[in-house]
Amino acid sequence: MGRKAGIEKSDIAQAAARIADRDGLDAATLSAVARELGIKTPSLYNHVDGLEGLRRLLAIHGSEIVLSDFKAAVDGIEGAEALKALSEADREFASRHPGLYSSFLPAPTEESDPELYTAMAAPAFLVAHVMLDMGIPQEEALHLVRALRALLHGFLELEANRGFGMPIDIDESFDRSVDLMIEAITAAAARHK
Amino acid sequence: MGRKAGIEKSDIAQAAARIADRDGLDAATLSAVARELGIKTPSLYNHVDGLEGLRRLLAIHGSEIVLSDFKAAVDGIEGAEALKALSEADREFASRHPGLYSSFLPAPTEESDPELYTAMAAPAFLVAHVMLDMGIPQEEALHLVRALRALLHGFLELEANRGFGMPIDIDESFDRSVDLMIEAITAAAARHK
DNA sequence: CAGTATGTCTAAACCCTTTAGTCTTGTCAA
DNA sequence: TTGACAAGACTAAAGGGTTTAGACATACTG
Repeated sequence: MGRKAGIEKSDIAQAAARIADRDGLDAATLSAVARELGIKTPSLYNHVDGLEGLRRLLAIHGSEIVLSDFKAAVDGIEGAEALKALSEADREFASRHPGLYSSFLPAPTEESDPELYTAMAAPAFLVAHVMLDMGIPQEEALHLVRALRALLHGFLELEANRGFGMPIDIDESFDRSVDLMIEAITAAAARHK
Repeated sequence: MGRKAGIEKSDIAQAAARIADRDGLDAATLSAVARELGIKTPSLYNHVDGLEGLRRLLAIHGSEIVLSDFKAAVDGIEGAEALKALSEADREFASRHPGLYSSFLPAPTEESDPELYTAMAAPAFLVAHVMLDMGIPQEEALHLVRALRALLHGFLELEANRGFGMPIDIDESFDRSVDLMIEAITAAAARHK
């Protein structure tokens, strides 16, 4: 056999994403991806640095989608409305791409993997930007970005993993939780007007 | 060889917890646990239903610790103060037992595994109880429990996985995020006085 | 004291990851 | 045109984890 299959890195990312979103991140093994692509497992090592490299590829792929979703979500709006749109876009992404969403943790540090770090930080920067535009001072904005991210991440992960036992409407819980956080952020902005 | 080792389920839970908290949940394999206990891997199947059973054991073990930590945290206090104490106890647990903390997801449903479900729901019920005692009507309390749980879970998981890139004080972010949420909960309580 | 249940073990299959080395094929320069 | 090289596939094989099956020793129980 020669080099006929012609696999590209993007083919690998897409196949892995398909598997991860369908069967869970753990199902996106090197052998499953190779099977999906019609090649043998060791051949993947010509494109990707082992299992860890595959996870990295997934995280980058996912971050790109999130960033473009976020950009579309805030297009033309700002302030509290933009934050709500970002929150909903985040939930939409997590629900459409559960496998990619799980690939975001553990996160790299800026030193351990600058490329991946940058790709993953971009959506967070976008959120921070909205808050800065609301007039919130930088340091406070960073704390508030963390609060919002934590709320969103926790909610989405609990939702995805059946962490919420009670039989009441989850959509409403999400709306209320997010609104509550956004109101607090709006109040912080007003305090600095 | 006969039956001399005399392994108990609690020995397995403790060994697995030690490994998971030290080297991560994924390191708590059947073979690592068997090694730690001085027996062979297949012998574990006499006590535990495979890898999944081991995870289940960890989650129950962790839930029991969380519940007792939570009970100690709220002892003698109530209202906003109790919520703050619970939040700090949660963070303390996650930092002391990162492996056990990760074992909580994915969560079972009440039908799929009633025993584990009950064990894991107990700490959440305790939080709900504090809110009900504050005078918040049941349905709203359930939404607010979700909001607080989401915030805490998201924060702790992001913190544990280096998800927060920015170089500002994480303790302060935690305090602010939690206070912000508790203020909203207090306001909801006041609305129903 | 005999029989049974318990709990350990060994053996073996299966799957996934990873390394090493082979071989085919496309490309590019002489 | 052709020969060398690089890319990218492959096979072979090792190593580790999970899991089942079956053997065997030890402790209880009547």
